[in-house]
Amino acid sequence: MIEVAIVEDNEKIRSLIQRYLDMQDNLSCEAAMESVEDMLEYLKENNPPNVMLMDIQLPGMSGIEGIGIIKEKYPEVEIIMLTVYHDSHKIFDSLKAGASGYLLKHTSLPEIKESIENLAEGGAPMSPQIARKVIQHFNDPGQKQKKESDLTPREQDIVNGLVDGLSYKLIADRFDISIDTVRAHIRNIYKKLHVNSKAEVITKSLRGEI
Amino acid sequence: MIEVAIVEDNEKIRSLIQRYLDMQDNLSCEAAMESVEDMLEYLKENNPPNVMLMDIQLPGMSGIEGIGIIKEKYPEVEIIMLTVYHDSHKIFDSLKAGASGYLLKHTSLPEIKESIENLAEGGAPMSPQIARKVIQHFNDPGQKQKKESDLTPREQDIVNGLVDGLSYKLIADRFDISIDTVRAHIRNIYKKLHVNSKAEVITKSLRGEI
DNA sequence: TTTTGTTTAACATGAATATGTGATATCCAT
DNA sequence: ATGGATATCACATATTCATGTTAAACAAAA
Repeated sequence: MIEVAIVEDNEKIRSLIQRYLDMQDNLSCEAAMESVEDMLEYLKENNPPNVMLMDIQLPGMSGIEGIGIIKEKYPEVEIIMLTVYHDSHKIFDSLKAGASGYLLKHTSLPEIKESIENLAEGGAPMSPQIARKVIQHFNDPGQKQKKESDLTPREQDIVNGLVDGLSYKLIADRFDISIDTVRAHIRNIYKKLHVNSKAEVITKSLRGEI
Repeated sequence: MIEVAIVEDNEKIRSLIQRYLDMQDNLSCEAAMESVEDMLEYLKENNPPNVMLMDIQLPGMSGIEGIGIIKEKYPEVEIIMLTVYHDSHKIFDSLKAGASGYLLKHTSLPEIKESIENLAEGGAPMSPQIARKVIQHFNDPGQKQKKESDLTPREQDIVNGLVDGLSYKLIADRFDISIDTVRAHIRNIYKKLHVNSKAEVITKSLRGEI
């Protein structure tokens, strides 16, 4: 039996979801509060649920602030955001704060049920549009990496060695070449990148400018 | 009608998926190749598909390398990875390279169909376990930031100087202190971070481990 | 009040780095 | 087949870095 709790200020939505979930035979939903503050009050007297559905726009503390506090006191609670907001900042702030899923409010009741089960099985429920934004977060910086970098594969190897904090000697050992060869490559790398120190190469590399 | 292409080296899996997708009335699947090289050859003579299913382990070029090349030549193609690998590096490398979705190979044929439709509607198909790892990527760094840095403000100044690629002399000039003071700070920084080179400090700093 | 931590500073020395000059072999493309 | 880029290696040298030792002034903590 999965215990579910709800934090949602709209009374109609809250009781609708609560009644639907509670009538499922593998779920129970006892706690349905209208604010994070009320939920914290409730949790002082009761056992924490397995899963918590959380709105963002709430009276008092916001749902995003709530995530941090709930997760700190009850780290085992899995939190799913259930909200109308689909802007990147709210999504990423929620995930960084510790949310395990993010659903948009037009999600149907059976889909919410499915998401809760999904979470219990080690998944991470997300509305498709949300998943798209999360993935775009990886795509965009990826394009910058391609633009530049005239570095040859071998030169990139050497750069990786530098980033790993290796000395010329250790880089030479890693690739089984002489230290003078390492020097030669580094000369060329410096020329291509218009720099003249290890430090600048490492910084450029880790900032994705190579 | 959504045009789908497949790159998968296992002949059985490939033709099974191709036949299933091609029999759907809203999908067509003409191209099913066993390598990225073959697919590139095919695309010279034919129009690019809307969606491409791509394995990672392939003869010749890997699927992850393939993403970059395909997306560069045909940016409008949406690529879904379909693979047995669920390790974080492969997932993130794929997404960074430009993949729009990531499914594990145990995904059923109807679910693959659903994922393709999902993608056409602006979603991002992901197996639940994959979504979980992607979300954890946001969770973990948030916790590390809390631990952070026993470095004093002055020491952090020095670290910033190193990241900017300055020599000890230039750092001394920037903060109007002697070069021996810079040395002293750096000694303490090395001790606190358990490192013994500029390179490691820069790498740690830019990776957010300070 | 004694200890601990931060910031400042000097002197010394071996190790690592930056840079110049030159060379050979391979592969790819014009 | 000739030139260009890549990858390899050598020798030389000036600069920068890493590290040890020592120590003063000051502030915060025990």
